[in-house]
Amino acid sequence: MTNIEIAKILSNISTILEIKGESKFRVIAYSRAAEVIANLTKDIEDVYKEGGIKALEEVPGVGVSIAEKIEELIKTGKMKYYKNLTKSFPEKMLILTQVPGIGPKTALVLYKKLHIDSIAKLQKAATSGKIHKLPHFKEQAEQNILRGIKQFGIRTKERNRMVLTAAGPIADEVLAYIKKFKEVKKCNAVGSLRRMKETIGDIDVVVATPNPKKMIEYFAKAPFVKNILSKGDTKISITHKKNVRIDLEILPEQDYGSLLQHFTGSKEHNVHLRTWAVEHKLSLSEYGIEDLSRKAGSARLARQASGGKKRHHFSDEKKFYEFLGMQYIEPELREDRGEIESALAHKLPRIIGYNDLQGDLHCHTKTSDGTNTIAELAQKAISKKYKYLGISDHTVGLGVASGLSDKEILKHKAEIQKANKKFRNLKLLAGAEINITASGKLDLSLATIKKLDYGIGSVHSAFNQDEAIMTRRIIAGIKSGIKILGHPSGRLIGQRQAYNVDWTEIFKACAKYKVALEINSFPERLDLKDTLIKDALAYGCKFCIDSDAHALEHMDLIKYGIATARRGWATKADVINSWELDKLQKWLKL
DNA sequence: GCCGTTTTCGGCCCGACTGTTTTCAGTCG
Repeated sequence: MTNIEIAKILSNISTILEIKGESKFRVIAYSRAAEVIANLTKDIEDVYKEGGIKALEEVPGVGVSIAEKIEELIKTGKMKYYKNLTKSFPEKMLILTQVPGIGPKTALVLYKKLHIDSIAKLQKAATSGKIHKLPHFKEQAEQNILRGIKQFGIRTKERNRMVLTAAGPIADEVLAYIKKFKEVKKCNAVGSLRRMKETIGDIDVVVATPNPKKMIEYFAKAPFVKNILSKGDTKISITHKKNVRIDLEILPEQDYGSLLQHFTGSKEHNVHLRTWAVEHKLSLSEYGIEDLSRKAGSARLARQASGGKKRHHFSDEKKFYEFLGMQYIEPELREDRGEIESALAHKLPRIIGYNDLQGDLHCHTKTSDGTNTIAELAQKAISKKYKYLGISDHTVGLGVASGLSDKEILKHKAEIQKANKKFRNLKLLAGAEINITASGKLDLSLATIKKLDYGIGSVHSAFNQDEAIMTRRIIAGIKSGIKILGHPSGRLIGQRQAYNVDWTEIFKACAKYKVALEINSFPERLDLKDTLIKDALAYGCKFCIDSDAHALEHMDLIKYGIATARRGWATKADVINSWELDKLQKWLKL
């Protein structure tokens, strides 16, 4: 059973318990366990195989009870507890809670009173006016349900989230409009966009202005507004014409730091931070930090008693973290993956910066499937202030990309060397993107590779091999003379799953044979991904952040690769193309 | 149901907006 399948069941349990009105803490416990397991980079089955039920309990959010249930799932493929729950609340009806505006309580009423267990039935009931006849429902509620169904449809159709680069231009348009409002002091895109998450759901924006009400009215009239979802004194949510939800939150400038912090998230980061704060008699919110220590007893009692509360205001986000005794936490790290503990211990790594790369080692020219010449790529590299640029065209095995044979690659190398003489402040390196064939062989001879500056090895075929075979194949490639493993997981976000591989073995091999894992910057790839980068670091792996450019403008996508490296906690020392040329060349030498 | 440099028991993040009702529950981020 996969992590996703197990997480799905735990998440369903959480939803059913919530509908049943059980203790919300039990609800949260199942939902947290589901979240953690869905994001685990290791197979939970392997965790169990290696360490038994005790190892399951080591997983954060998993205790005795949930561990037993997971064990039962792994052993038998079934879970009695879940089966019993679905007797009274069938899996089918849970879809109702996915409609915006419908929560567990509403879903329960609709299911019990009107036997609604599908979107189609919901739509029918709402349009035929059955819902507003229920107690506590009126016409408005019915209209909201219909609107929710529409939104649900859009979300499902567009697979809910878009890649990072699709959200950027929309956010820019929104920010440009906001800046035209005279009384705006500061504004930022926040949320997952600021954290540079690989996919974006909603776009979140914050604004500092002394006049929130006017700002809200101004924003509600923006030309890109399709409809208004909610509108209050400090917040407004709209749907953009491109069917993206935009949330805007506004506070005075004196609170801008805590506002930024709050709205940047992630939710998990903020929940953990606030839980930690409560343990230390502090209460955090977008309005600042409140001191609860004046009253002994539980945090809640203290909160209730602190009528004349003492609130600290933060116009600067850094000061917010400093007040808590923490290092400043970069937005890319705020995913509750240990950053809070590290910040408290002042042991956060100094992650690589957006201007730290000295070159790009993966780009293609016209000679294979790129659109530009060596000279054009070189000029672009110079404009990006790079010190070196590696040209790495495809090898012969990739017929669709006009891959080059041994002989052609060497001819290409001569051309690269010739071009090199024209550029004083840029060193061109001759590489190749070599196929790791289904059997694990490279489709370029070792003798040829040795004549190049380096080789990138990539999987471009037979993606569906099973885990053992794929792992053996890639490790064979790693041992055969490559220095970089190209787009290591092969995933295409929203289009193609990653190959099945045993990452522990791959990371060990990369560290042992000194092969860097590529962080490919294409927005659909971002491969290796953030969580696996963090895992690989523990094995002492190095990385190479590349654009994989097939056209000049692709070279500018590199910032997304850097963002991914940052989200994976990589430092400059971990990234080979942030090094000086001579250090890099020494490292590339076979 | 989970979890622990204040706790193995007694806690568990914070606040805004909406609809329906007139003080609040439900939903959301």
